[in-house]
Amino acid sequence: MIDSSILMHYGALQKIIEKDEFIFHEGDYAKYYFQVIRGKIKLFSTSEDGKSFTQGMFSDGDSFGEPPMLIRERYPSSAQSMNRSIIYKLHESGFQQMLEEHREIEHNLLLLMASRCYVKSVTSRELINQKTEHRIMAFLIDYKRKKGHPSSRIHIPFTRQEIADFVGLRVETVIRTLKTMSYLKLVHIEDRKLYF
Amino acid sequence: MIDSSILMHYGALQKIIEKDEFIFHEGDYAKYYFQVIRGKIKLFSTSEDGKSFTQGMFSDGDSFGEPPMLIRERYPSSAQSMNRSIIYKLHESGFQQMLEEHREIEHNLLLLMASRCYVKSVTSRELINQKTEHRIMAFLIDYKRKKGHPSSRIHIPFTRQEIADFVGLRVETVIRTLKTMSYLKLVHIEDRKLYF
DNA sequence: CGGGAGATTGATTCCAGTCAAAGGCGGTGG
DNA sequence: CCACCGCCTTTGACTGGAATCAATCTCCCG
Repeated sequence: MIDSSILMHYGALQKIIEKDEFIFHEGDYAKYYFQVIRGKIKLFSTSEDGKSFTQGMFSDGDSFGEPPMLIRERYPSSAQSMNRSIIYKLHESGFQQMLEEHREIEHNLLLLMASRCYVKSVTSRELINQKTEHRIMAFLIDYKRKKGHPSSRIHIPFTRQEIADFVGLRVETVIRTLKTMSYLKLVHIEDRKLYF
Repeated sequence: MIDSSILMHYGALQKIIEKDEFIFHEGDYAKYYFQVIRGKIKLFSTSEDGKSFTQGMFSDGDSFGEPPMLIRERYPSSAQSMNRSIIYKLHESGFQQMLEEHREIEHNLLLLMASRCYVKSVTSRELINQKTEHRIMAFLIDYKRKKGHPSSRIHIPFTRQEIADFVGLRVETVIRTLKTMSYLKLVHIEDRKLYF
């Protein structure tokens, strides 16, 4: 997360994004740095036949969509707001200048990009090789880790459809697999709510 | 690619890697920066049931395995040499010092990490959503682009098994799909050799 | 010429996708 | 307070396509 006063100094604007509003679309050229102040943004790719694959979710303090901006490419995914959100929006040129004048920001960004790469490597390994149950498990473990509740049982605040889009399966498959997993005591389901 | 004299200055060593030799294994802590001088290195992850997924191939001038090193994590994949290769090996500490003293290297590394992220986003979109034929097509297009022969027909120097490991399919499926694709004139097969 | 690696083929299985239909919950407005 | 609606969840039956398994085949190489 980049300090807000610095962002403002280089020309960042605050922007309110309504629920379901798009911030950019797959195929657009990446021209801005975005950082969430408050809210929740989903990044997802869509295939020809209309199926969507969630590339990531970003909340307070997270930035998103940097890679294409850094290499002046088009977005491989769209960004949509899950609820009313507020974000900083900083144009590429201001961003570049900021990098030059703040070495520590550039270094942090490097670490961030490295960790994104790392996560994506792990993710694609899971997605390709593993059986259905493991994919879902990987998603749950990931979520829990990110939330910082390493051990205790927590509620998973996603619909089955959202989970499906994340792991690249159909809703029905997710439902059936989760049911099996709850028999096996791998997860807990109560009142249709999922705990892990 | 980082200049060899700079690498040497920070303590990089040249190392000869025999065909099939491993440079690191999945799960090892990442302690070194590696850059290929000559040869070909394959990065791949293995799932419990022994199936392997190729994360990338690296040849002359490419570096590999940086993300886990930068964030002090374990490797999510193993690195194995496809033939007798020569590489530079530079310890993390020397690497960090080099970054501090060469701003342009850090900046290039940032761009490299961003582009790796970008490629991985695109790849995972392909892998999840698309049908078999499209996955293989994406692989071929990717290879051709990287080779810099945008238009003319080139020979694809991979075995069916290697392609399968890249796109996450079984050999037989790759063979059958390629055959269909050759009927459709999407690829050309002659003497079991594949052209695209 | 024999051996081995990769390529190919055919038969079969299995599992996620698809389609269609209910079921249940929460929220809204009358 | 209740009826209705829309969204999510669940279930069952069926389908299709990739994985699996088991043989061969072909080419290259020593």
